[in-house]
Amino acid sequence: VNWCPGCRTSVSDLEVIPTPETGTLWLVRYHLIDDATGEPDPDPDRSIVVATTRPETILGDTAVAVHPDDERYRDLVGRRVRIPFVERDVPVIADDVVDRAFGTGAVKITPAHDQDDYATGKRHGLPALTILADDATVANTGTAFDGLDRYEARRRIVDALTERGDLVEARVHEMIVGRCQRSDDVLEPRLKTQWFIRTEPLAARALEATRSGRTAILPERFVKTWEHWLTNIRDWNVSRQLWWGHRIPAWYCPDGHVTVSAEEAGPTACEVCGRPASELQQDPDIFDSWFSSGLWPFSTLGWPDATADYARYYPTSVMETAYDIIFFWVARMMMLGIHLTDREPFHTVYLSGLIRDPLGKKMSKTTGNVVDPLGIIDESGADALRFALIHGAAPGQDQRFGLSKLENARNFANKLWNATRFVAGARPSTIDAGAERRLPDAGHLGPGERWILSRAAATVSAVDEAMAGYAFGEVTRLLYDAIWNEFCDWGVELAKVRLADESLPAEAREATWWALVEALDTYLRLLHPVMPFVTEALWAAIPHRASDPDLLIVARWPGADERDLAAERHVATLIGLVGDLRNARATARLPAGAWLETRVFVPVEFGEAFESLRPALERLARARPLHRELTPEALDATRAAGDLTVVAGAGDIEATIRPTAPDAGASALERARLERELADAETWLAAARERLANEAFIAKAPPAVIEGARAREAELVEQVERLRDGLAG
RNA sequence: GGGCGGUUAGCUCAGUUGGUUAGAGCGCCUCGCUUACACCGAGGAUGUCGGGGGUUCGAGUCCCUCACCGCCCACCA
Repeated sequence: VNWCPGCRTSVSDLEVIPTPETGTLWLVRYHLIDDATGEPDPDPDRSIVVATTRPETILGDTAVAVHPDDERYRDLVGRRVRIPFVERDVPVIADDVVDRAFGTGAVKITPAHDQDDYATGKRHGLPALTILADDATVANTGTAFDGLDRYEARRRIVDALTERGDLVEARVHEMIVGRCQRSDDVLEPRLKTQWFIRTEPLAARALEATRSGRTAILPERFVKTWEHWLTNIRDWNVSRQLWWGHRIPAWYCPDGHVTVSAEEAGPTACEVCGRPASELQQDPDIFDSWFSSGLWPFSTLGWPDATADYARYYPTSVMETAYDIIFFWVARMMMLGIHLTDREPFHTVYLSGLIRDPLGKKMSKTTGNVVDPLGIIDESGADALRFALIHGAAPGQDQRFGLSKLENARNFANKLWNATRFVAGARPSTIDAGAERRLPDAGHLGPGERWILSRAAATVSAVDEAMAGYAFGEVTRLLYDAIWNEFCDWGVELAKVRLADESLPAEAREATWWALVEALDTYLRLLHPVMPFVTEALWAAIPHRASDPDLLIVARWPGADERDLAAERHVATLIGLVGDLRNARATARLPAGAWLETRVFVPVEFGEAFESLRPALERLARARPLHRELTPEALDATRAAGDLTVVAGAGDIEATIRPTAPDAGASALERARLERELADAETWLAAARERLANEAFIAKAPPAVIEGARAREAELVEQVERLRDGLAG
């Protein structure tokens, strides 16, 4: 077993951290025994030189091994050498584990203190002599080194060998030493009587589960890691000499028989010799805590009792954890789960990456670069923390934890809070405060409301798809964009104007409000898994249906309703127009707050949406008075020198803005903007045409792609034409 | 010695099966206290997608190769 002298317990192979270190390789001469005298031959040439990095283990040597094909040592195999200090004669054996190229090609064999040597010893029937105590002091050697710490003993042994003239060389040596994951102590291989789990049969079933597809591992690349580990698995030492944990349920009788019992009180008698319980003693050791953790999926549900929770929730569904404990935990849950319940504990293993510090270093308690989640939660909220960790992270990919992500998430929560506050406060006076939730009256909805409802429905579908694909970063991105850039920036802004419009019938204002409530309700439901606290609180502030439960956490997941695609397209285009008008004004450095006379031509198909949204468009673009022309030519006719020209909606909308006090600087800036836009459009148009002129493209690309390219070309033609008109005017 | 990941805007990162002009947050520049929000609003700038080669009508995306950074596994005394 791997023994940690600091923790005074054994640890599993997984808890051994291979650590590079610059050490020393000592070459030590062992003298051959003269067959005639039975004493070591003092002639340095009648000897064999072994290499070791741990001279103290000389005291436990029980053989020297060479490679069977090694010409240098062929004659020495079968002879004996004397081990210094303990003055023990041991054989020279031949074994092909020996690497002829390493050191001198001769290896000292210490079966009790080296894994390889233990195996070699087994093959050759060598005794295994324990020469280290639990605290890593030398023991039981009968030499003056007994009682010394391993490193002190090492120094003295090197000195003594030098004195005897048997230290041939000391080389600087780059090597790997195993350290304890918990205490960082250098581990010592030792012989101990311990409980091991025979892992091969368990691993075979775990592998079968993933190979058959009954359990999927995501991202898929980790399957390779999984396969490699489970196919090369070694038996698992589960005994720990610690106090806190599941005690090993094995009892020993004075005759050394073992009785394993599932009874908490222990067995009533030794199952071999029948000695009574009073004479039995339970194993003082406990199980590896990862063994206990491996039982988690079912032990938490009451197993081995047939509880209702177990029946309902086992097998579980998705196991989410970071990839660094795929062996420690995931593999153990799978192996133990399948073995003990005959079912895979989960159908999907979703592996996330690790959270690193802002410099990209792995967070670790000893390095001290960990963040305290409780501190973060106090400052920014649990929801912000959750959102920040999920937003924009790819599965299995490490991420740095930075303040800016957290602040962004907190700001998002704040935005949502304020938007809900607005909606709750904007309730028309004709609706009672405690009114039960109603669907908006479709007959009284304006295009803006139809648009936001349509967008909410589209978001439901997109979120569903992302969830199904375990693309959680995509889920948060979709919701962030929908809530901030669509609902808040446009849905609420358009609705504000309508809600305040006294010229509209009360039914229209009510429908507008119910539409906002409907969309907001949808977003809160979708966002709840990511930001459970703030969504729960906000949901309580908006009207519910009679069929709704009291809490959002148990409310129904929204369904993707039918979408009004015409409203979606028309409103999106008009939103684009507002953006273009703002852009033109900003570029010409016109005062942002000024109301400017604006003329616009929109094709007939946009007419209804345009007229209905006119008050909102006026306000959002600071365009007043806002004239609508019925043809592009009419627009040209009213265009005065110094008017700004705006081409929007893929070229089919055109507008002019008349500055209150036109000046040469402004029109020059505006002209430069238009020229840049024209140059860009011409470049894209040329590229689009080149593409369509390519016969191979027409012949081989799918029809939908070709059609898209043609539509694109037509749009660009229109846009270029309008921009040229604008510049000419 | 095996295996895997990364290299995309100043920084931190998305980019699902190859398909219109490659995106976000932060930062930066210019405006704005418009009755939900200054933890805000409007507008803007910034990328030969690590290098090279190949496949394809078309490559950030597929293949080969090189470079650098990082991780995991591994019984060399």
